[in-house]
Amino acid sequence: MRPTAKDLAEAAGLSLATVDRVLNDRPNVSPKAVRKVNEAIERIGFIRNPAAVSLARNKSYRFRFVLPTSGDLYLAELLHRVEEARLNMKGDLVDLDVVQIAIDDPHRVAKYLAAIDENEFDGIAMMAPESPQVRDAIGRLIERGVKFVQFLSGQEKLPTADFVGVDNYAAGATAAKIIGRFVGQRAGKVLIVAETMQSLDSIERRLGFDDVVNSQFSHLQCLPSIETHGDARRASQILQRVLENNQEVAAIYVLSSEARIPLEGAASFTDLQKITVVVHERTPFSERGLRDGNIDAVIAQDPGHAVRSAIRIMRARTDLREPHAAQDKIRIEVLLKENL
Amino acid sequence: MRPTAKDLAEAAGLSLATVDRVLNDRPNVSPKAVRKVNEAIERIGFIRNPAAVSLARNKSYRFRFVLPTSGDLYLAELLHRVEEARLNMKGDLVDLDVVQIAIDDPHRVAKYLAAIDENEFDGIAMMAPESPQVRDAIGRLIERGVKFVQFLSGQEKLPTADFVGVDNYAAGATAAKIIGRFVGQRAGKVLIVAETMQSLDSIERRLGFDDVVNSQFSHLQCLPSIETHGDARRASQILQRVLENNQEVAAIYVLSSEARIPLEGAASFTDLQKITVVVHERTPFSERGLRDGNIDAVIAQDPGHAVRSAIRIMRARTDLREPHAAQDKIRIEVLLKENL
DNA sequence: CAAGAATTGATGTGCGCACCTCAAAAATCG
DNA sequence: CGATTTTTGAGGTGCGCACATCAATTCTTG
Repeated sequence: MRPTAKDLAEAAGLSLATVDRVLNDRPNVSPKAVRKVNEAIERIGFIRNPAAVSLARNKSYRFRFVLPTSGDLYLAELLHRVEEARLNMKGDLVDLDVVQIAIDDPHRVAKYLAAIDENEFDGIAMMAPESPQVRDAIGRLIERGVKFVQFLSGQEKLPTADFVGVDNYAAGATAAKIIGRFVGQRAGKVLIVAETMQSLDSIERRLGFDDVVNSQFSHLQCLPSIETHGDARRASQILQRVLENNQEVAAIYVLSSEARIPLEGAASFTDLQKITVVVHERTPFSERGLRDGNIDAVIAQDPGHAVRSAIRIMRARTDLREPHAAQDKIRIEVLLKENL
Repeated sequence: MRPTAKDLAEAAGLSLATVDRVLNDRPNVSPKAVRKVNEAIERIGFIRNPAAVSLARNKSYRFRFVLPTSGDLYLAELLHRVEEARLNMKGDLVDLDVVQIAIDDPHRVAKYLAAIDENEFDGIAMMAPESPQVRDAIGRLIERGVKFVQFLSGQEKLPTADFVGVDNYAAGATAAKIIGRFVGQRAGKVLIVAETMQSLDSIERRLGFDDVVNSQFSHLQCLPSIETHGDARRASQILQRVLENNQEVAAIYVLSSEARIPLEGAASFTDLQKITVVVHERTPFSERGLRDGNIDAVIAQDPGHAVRSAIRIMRARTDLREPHAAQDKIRIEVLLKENL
């Protein structure tokens, strides 16, 4: 039989009450008692029964995901995964919650964070926009005891908050490697499209992309980034101009999560099948593109995994445990038609 | 507050005892009572508190992983992951266990399975070799109530057992796509090396590989599979012969999990940097190969994920629940130097 | 050394459920 | 109809722990 707290008390030569004090960091315990208990824990291999702990505490975890209001297919996918997780975790005393706010307005975001009641939530996972205001607001939220996860995006990493998501520099580098190897020896230009280059994510991806192209595929020439700002008409116009001025486009790299608008635009003026196309994130659109041959590769981070990982991290932090680094790292996936 | 079983009883207009009978499938319950309880469950949104269930049942899950004795780096990785999981799950009432047996002897494997005491284990996860004997032994084990997971390998899928691992046909196809696109337009031969072609895994990968090469990259010519049988000297000799007879080898595909022996052999007779090399599974060797440029891509399935997935499935089955398909599917990962 | 402070012990309660027993009520049957 | 059989109810116990209370013991410190 597994040793219980009672066994532990006996092994430590102390009473159950003192053992309880040590186990739960209660006040009025002598250092000597702490030592004795810890030693006994090691000796008899005591592990708290998490089921009993959970039952006795009888409190549930309250977490909130804060996502943007604007977005397209990937956002829909994310919302879907959060909802899925919500239902799955309902039984495990995890109460999930999603709100969507205009994430590109740092002022409003900061205000939103300031208004969060620390007694209402144990943890917040958020796609945080880049801004000193927001960073400070996050800092204050953390000081009020709310666990914070930077979700998929945002900020030069805060040392006090956890981050869930991929290394965007590496993601960009991976895209570049694929484009370079797929295009082959022949020279050509690479068209790079983003929703916006304002975000740190885009900048990092572009950086990783350029570094690999310059060092390994210098026969390719990267064109300046095109920004769509989520506007289909505008995107289409710009793309037309650029594609007409550059006949030798050998590849297109869409570095934002939403590839539909730029690619549907580009498809009107060029044959995507003939050029190498790499985009980010798995969505119904990018999946179809892979199957059709319009997209050659997708660089993805599994949104379901990301959501679960964020939850695990918030739960661990709430319990004052360390998260399991390995399991919670998000991989940069490379999707081809063959391994969908 | 979350509704408890007591609330449920009240809502159903029955006693706690009857509700308990329904919830736990005990005998002597009228169909009417079952209906009333289920209706009430829907109505008030009752969810059993898993912590309380676990505490009250107070039984732990006993699972065993059965792995091969022979292997190299990937096997070591697997063992490491199982051990890691063992420590991590210890707290969650999961008792793990690993044994290694000579997996290529179907007779011994069948005998081993027959000797397993169904009172000693709730679930077995095994890399099962291909054989009618073994298949029957698995079937009998399942009939005795032991949950069985086909782990990473083996058997035309049994309908009564779960499978954890990748689709090997797709994995082979993915390798072919990468090799085809990386090699480019120029014609050449593809050297294919396996530990053995006896296993279903190897056959399926080869099949997927050939299909993609034939349909999309017909300028490439696949050479007959070379089998190493884990013997370095022998592998080296065969490789030397084949490489001397075929100057135009443009790519090498190692389709077994262990790439070290064949690649170290091939490296003596050819410059791996100049040809496209694709192997399976992430190991210290294949990682180094990627960094050095000796390997261009690794097709991998995350062993840690596989282990956790197998455990989740066995646990769900033991509780008579359905596993969460999405989370437990193992992805075919494509690793490049850039996304390690 | 006495008074106060810090530490420890003994004991009880409750978390939500599984599992058991015994009696009561209801349905079935000859 | 009475005699079974089936179904329900009432109640208790325990799982391992958190948390609270109050008394008893030890340690400080002036």
